[in-house]
Amino acid sequence: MVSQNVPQATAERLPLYYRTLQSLVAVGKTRISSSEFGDLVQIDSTTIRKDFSYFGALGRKGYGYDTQYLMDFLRKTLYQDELSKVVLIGVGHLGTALLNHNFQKNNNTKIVKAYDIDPSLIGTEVSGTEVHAMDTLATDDNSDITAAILTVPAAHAQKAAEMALASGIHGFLNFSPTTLSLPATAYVRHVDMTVELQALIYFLNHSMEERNSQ
Amino acid sequence: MVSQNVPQATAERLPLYYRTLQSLVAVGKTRISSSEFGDLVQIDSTTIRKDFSYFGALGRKGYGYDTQYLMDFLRKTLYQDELSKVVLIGVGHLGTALLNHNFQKNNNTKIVKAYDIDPSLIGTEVSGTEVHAMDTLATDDNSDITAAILTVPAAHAQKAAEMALASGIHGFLNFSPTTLSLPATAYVRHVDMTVELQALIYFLNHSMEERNSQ
DNA sequence: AAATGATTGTGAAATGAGTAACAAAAATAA
DNA sequence: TTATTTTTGTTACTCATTTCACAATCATTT
Repeated sequence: MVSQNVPQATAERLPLYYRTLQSLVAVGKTRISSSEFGDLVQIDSTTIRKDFSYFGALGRKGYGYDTQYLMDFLRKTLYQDELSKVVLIGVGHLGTALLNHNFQKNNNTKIVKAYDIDPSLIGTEVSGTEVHAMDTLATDDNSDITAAILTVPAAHAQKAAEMALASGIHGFLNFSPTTLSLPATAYVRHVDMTVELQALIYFLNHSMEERNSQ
Repeated sequence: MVSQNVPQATAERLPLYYRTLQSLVAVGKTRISSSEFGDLVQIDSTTIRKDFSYFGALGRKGYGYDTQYLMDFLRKTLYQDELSKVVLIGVGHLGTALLNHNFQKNNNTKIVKAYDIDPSLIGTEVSGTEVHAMDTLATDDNSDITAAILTVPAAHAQKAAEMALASGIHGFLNFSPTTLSLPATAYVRHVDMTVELQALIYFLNHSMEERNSQ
């Protein structure tokens, strides 16, 4: 097995690589060099070669990388070809947007159900996803669920996360502007759009010269 | 003037500090030590002291930090006490969610108008924000606008960004799963929820031991 | 088949970020 | 007032990440 000495920074770039390769394959591009790929994703070509090198020799010298092969390899690495099931908690505007966005298109990831407290939503389908009652969350068996997407108001985020954890979910993608405090068995990623916007404005105000995001 | 030798990593944490301080002030807490603050935001206290130290001596030894003073200082640093005007491009589900979320509550940031192509939306208000026709974007004078939030489908993101740039906007918060290629005068931050979720799942699959996100 | 050019993979160097340790200073207690 | 405790600001260190530089290798051209 590969893994485990792959740096965090590299691991975080893999999804971007994967998504970009999908586009390349889709438009019929069969090979690409690290520098061309780097221009595309706006990451230095050396960084790209080094990232790939953690998984062995994926390219061919003097040729570049086979897009299809590399894409397949990354898919296996990222998802081990299994479908990852995800639940969404909080079918508000943001939650609905995510249900529509619908992850399963490109990835091996699917939102299999949603939870909400609103009685008028419970039992209905939103973008093809069934909405369950929040009450049932803590007692449901969600041990086959990889992660929960939290799109509830800040005030309810902590409680919702605890209920999800009780149901057997250990991964969280938290969109609420709150810090969750959960036991070490949980793994949380925080996406705060307010923070993102503020950071953007800070960089603009302090006119970071040639700095490139992401 | 301060700035310019503030590390990127520090700058990215400032909005989080600011938001947390707002909560503290709101509940009447007048002073806080770096370690208590660190527990709150889940960042090492040394990192916090070091972050603040880039802006001079903001605390008092043996006492800690004055929450109100620190909050005011950060507000000035982040926004220089000016209201930052922002536009939103693409009033779909995600765009609507952001309009509702409404940034102006806590920050000196306001979405002043939105753009969309849908004739049934143009001229209406969504969550109190007027929707303008996409056609008018490129020719509008938006030189007083700090940033554009891009929530259009991937296929339209590049064109929309170019039009916004033409109207005088230089900062972009891009929610579309596409890499924008814009001149160096533009500054782009990319928020890709697909990537975030994929990264989360990767870390879960490769069970990163005690790692903490954010 | 040989020569040329392209491009990878990688060790070494440089940069950047996070952590530990502690002196200096202020607050608080005696 | 004096002693003790708290807590900052900062220097030095460690660890992680990025960039550089280039040999090795393969593709392509002649």
